[in-house]
Amino acid sequence: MQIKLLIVEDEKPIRDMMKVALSRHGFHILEAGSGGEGLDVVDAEQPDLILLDWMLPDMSGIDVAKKLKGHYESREIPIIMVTARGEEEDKIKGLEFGADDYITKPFSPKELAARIRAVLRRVSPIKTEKKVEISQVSLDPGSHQVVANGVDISLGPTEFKLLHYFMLNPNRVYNRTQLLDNVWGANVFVEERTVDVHIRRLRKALSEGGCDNYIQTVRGTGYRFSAPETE
Amino acid sequence: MQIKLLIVEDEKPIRDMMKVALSRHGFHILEAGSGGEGLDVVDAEQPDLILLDWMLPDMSGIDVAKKLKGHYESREIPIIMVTARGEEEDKIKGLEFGADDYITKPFSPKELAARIRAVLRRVSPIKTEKKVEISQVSLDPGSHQVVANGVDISLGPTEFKLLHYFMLNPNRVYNRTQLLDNVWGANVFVEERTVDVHIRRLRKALSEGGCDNYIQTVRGTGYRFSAPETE
DNA sequence: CATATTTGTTACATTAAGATTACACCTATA
DNA sequence: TATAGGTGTAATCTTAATGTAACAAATATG
Repeated sequence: MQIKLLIVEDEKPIRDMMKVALSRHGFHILEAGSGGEGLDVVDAEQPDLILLDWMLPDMSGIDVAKKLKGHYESREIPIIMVTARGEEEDKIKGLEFGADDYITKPFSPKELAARIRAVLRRVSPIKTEKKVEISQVSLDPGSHQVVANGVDISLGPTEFKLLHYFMLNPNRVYNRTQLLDNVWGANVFVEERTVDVHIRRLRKALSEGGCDNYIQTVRGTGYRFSAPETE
Repeated sequence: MQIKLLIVEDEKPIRDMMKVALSRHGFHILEAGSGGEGLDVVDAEQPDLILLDWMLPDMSGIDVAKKLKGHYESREIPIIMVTARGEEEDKIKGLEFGADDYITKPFSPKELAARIRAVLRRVSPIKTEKKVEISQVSLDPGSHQVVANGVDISLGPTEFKLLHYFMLNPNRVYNRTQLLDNVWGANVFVEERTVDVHIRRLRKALSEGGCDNYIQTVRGTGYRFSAPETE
C-alpha cells in the first residue's frame, strides 16, 4: 500500500516542489493550502504522515497540530513541522505540541524523504503491528491471525487487509473507490464490483465464528465495519 | 454533468483508440492534433482534464503544459502526460512543469480511465464531513448514522441527504423546487409532490426516536427544519 | 357553510443497487 | 508440470429505494 503524505503549506511553489520531490520517492501526495483545509483532508483521507508548515494564513501550525492530536481519529498520525530558518525557537514549541520531527527550510528533497522515512519507521511498526480488537473480533497483524468468538478464521491476503483497514477505522463508511485506494493501493486498476465480492468473502469467513453483522452495507454509499447492536 | 476530456495527440490512430476507450467509460471527448490546436480547444471548450502527448509536431508537451499553467483560465485544469517508453526522464520534467500524472504508452484503457478518475478525485474539492447536531437529532456523515434521542434511525439515501441538507440550514424554509435542486441535484426531473413523500418518510423515521416536530410545514411555501418549541 | 387548494398518507410498479455464484486466470510451490 | 489457493470479472438473482398516482385530510377562501 502506498504511503499517503499530506502537505499543508500555503505557498504553492514550495508545495509543488515538495510534491514532485516526494512523488519521485514513491509517496502518494495530498495537498492543503491552509490549516482548515488540512484538517478537512485529514478527516477525509487519513494520511500516514503530515508535513505541516509553521506559518499558515488562517491558523498557526501549532493550532493545527493541537487540533489533530486532540481528536481520536487523527492523534496517531505523525507530524513533521516545516519551519523557516530563524524560527528556531518554534521548533521546540512544535515538538512540545506533538510534532514528531521538524525540518528547516531550505532543505534538500533527500533530507526530507529521509526524515519522513525515519519518522514512519519509528511510528508505524507500533501502529501496524498492534493487535486490534472490536467486540468479538480480534485481528493480530503480527501472527496474521483473526479470531471471531474464539474461532480461528482463515482469510486470504486481500480479505485480511480489508478487515484490518476496517478495524483500524471502525464506524466509518467507505465507498468502493476509497476501499480500492486504501486497501488495494492507489495504482491498481480493478472494477469497483470486485469490492463486493471481497466483502462477501470476508462476511462469509467472519460468520464462521458467528460474527454476522459486523460489516454493514450503507446503500448508495458503501460499507462500514462496526460492532452490531447488542440487544 | 458529463466530464470533458481533451486528447492532444498527433497520431490519429492512437487518438481514435483513446477516444473509443474513454467514451465507453462515459467521458465526453475533445480532440486536438497539435499543441497549438490543443490550446485553442482549451480556450474554446474548457475541458475538465487534458491528456497531453509528450511529442507533438509543433511544440513539445512541456511547452503546452507551461502555456496552460501560465494562463489564469487554464491553470487549474489537470494534465496527464502521455509518454512513450524510454522517455522516463521526461516524466519527471513533466511533473515539474505542472502535470498531475503521467502514463506510459502502451497502456490499457482501464488504467487510463482509472488514472483520470484518480486525478479528478484528487483535484476536486474535498467536502467537509462534519457531524451535525441539532437538539435531540444528530447526523454523522462519516459513519452515515443518524441518532434521535439516543435511538439509531435508519434512512434511505434520499432521506439522509434531505435531513443533512435541512440540518446544515436549520430554521430556514425551502420550497419544493429548492429542495429538489439542492438535495436531488439540478437537472433532475421529478414531480414536486415527490418531496412530500420523502418528507413523510423522514418524519416517520425521526418519530421512531420520538422526534416529532422537527420538520415543519409552512403552508403555501414549503418545509423547514428546526428544533421544536420546548414546552 | 360550501368549495377550492394545499398537504398528508398509502399502495404499488419500476428501477437501481447490492449479493451471490460460477468461472477463468494467475502465481507460487511442491 | 501439476495442483491449489487466491483474485478479478461477468452474469444472474434478490432486495431496497424511488417516484407516481390516488385518495384522505386539513386549511384557506368566498
